[in-house]
Amino acid sequence: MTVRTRFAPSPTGLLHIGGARTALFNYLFARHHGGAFLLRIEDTDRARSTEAATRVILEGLAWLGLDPDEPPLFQSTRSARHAEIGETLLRRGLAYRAYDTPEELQAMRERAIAEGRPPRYGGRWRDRDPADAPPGIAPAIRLKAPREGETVVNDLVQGTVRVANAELDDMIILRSDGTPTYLHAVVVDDHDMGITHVIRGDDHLTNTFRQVQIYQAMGWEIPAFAHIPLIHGADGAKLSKRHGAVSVLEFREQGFLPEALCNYLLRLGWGHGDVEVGDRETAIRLFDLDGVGRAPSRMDYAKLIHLNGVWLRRADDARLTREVLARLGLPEDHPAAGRIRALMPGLKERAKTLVDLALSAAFLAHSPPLQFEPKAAALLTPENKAMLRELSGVLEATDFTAPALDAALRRFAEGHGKKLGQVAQPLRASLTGSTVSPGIDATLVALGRAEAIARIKAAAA
RNA sequence: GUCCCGUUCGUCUAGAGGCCUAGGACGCCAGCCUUUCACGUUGGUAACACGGGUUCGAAUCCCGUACGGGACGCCA
Repeated sequence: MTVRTRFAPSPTGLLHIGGARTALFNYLFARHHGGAFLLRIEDTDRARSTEAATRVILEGLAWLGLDPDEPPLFQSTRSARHAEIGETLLRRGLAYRAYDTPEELQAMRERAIAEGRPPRYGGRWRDRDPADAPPGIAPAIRLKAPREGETVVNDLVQGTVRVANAELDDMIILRSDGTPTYLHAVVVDDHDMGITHVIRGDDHLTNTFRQVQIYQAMGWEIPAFAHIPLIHGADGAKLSKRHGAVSVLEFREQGFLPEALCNYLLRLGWGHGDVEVGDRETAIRLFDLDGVGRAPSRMDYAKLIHLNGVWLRRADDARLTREVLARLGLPEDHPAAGRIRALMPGLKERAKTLVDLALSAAFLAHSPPLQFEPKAAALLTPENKAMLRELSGVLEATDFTAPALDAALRRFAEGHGKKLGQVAQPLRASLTGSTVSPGIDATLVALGRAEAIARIKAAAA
């Protein structure tokens, strides 16, 4: 059997970190087993679904490198099929028409709660003569669910979970307007798509019992289920739209690399010995459901940031140069591009995010006179300016290679009875306008002789 | 309220009855490295929710309690 998984978001909000992780786990599981990863957009709630939200999901998945193996299926295109299955169930006597109005149901629920009973539908149309049907009321179709026994879910993460059928009621599968409810549409679509493993958030676990009843009524093979625990915000509460559920695209804005976010998400709720950092290939090789924990986990930005630093340092210099130019609003052929590229090994060592990286590279694109940070300005004392003027003469005559510059600076410092830092820091200030930068020799090389000396002279004037 | 699930350092986790004096990672603290800042590196801080069992032996198995989460819609 070929494994087929799917990610099935509803385009009513945004692709947040929890959804992204669900998608990642589905993707990794499918890849690990040589199967296919599919995408289904659950847009049956036309009132709340938006095209913009669908685009955000697609874009977020693409950015994370979680492209589905087949074109996405839009659930709204399948209503005829959903209705057909509903009719089949009706014909087979496994479903029935219920003529309760939403208002009546609401009232029944409220009464049940008030009387301390669980708010379940009593099934008053279950065995009633259709001739009793009140005129003018379009019926909803309800599943005639078993009332005895229990329904069991063998969950790959949660283990065997069982519930007495008496706890469940006759769910609506087709609304009075003929459209399918979520529970019904999911089952029909998963079946038709040949989904073998349903990997989704923990919040669907109790829904699964009802879905299983539909599979059983249709005599369909039940897929394997894996309910992964939810991700909570830093305070332990469920992620929601108004509670820290930021779109993955915002992480992109904040300068995170997709590989870092995936790495972080992988480790959130999944473990494999002491493995912490791994690329996509490693993740595919190691990932399986038995490594998924059962307790919800919290989002930890500090660790994400650390991981991003790790991946930044591993990232290709040319790619990072493009990212930095884009963030600085500069064209790729900007004169500073070469300098940024040249200094990238030193720059990326010091950055945690692309935002930091762009900030630290910005000085390379400026031209003198520079803006000096207060600490940098403080280093440009009259004495240091005199020293820099003298130093610029030395640099005029030095090979612009890191080893030669390093040697020249050491010689210069020694000749003046100064420690290297006493020379390097004022020099750094004059070149960058800051007290922080990659190694001074590498910085000089990246700027090139003419630019470096122009900056020193401008700062020392 | 009813049902379902969970609980190891602050956080993410390792742990499948003796290998646990409970390991790793992030964070935090201190040292080293050093031209700044980082990186790197060395060390430190810090946890089996609680109570009962079972067993020669329990973080691991069972029961209960507490706490947390989820689900109970003609939403998805």
